Amino acid sequence: MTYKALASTLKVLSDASRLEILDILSCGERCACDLLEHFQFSQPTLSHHMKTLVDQGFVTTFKDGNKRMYQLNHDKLKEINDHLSSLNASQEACICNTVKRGACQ
Amino acid sequence: MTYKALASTLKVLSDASRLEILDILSCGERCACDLLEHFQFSQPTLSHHMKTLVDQGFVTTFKDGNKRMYQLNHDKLKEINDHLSSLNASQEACICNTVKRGACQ
DNA sequence: AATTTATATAGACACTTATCTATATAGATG
DNA sequence: CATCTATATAGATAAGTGTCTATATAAATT
Repeated sequence: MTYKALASTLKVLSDASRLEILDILSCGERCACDLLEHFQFSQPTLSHHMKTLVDQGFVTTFKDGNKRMYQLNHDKLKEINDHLSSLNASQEACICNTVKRGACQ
Repeated sequence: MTYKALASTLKVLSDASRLEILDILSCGERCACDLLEHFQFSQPTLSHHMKTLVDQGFVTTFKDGNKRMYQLNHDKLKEINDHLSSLNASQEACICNTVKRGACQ
């Protein structure tokens, strides 16, 4: 996974409303209207956030009658965690090996 | 940690250049000029990114002569990982319990 | 002390984005 | 089929941000 791809994915998580949505979905699926009830923003704003979450794979969705249901994709969050962990660790083939020391002075 | 605080912290990580900087620092401390050598952007841009990383606690810094050194704060990244993990898990006292079902219909 | 090297700050700009209002679409129901 | 409910799309806007150039500061060196 490229830095750019990971950054794009993390950008989705860098919004308080979206984090709260994921937290709500962590216990089980919900319809859009129940989520909307919980927040102060408008219905189009919720729709926009859900599209973002679905597009980046954090949430899956299906229609149930005239309602739209959303489910948390636990694997995606785990995947992000794994990437951050490997970033935190000194890897065998780390990019730091390609960065020369003493460029200055 | 509030959603807003976590979101702010994740926003720092949602930039490809900053992720790459953290990856480089994961193996050990570096001076600004060595980092700058590796990237295509300008010196003020690096300075701005480093300030962001330091301000949010991802990186610690000290002066060595006329050079500025940076070190990765592994604990901070681990802390973020822990928060994302708990978000992914169905917690005992989860916010989902406060979101009513069947607001619509 | 003057100069060079390394880094920080100031200010500007293009681009993104979270939000809104207005409107369209899709499904259910009378 | 007309209407109501639930959600999506279009377009606008204000705020944030990654980048730049120009300049300031700080430490080392001559």
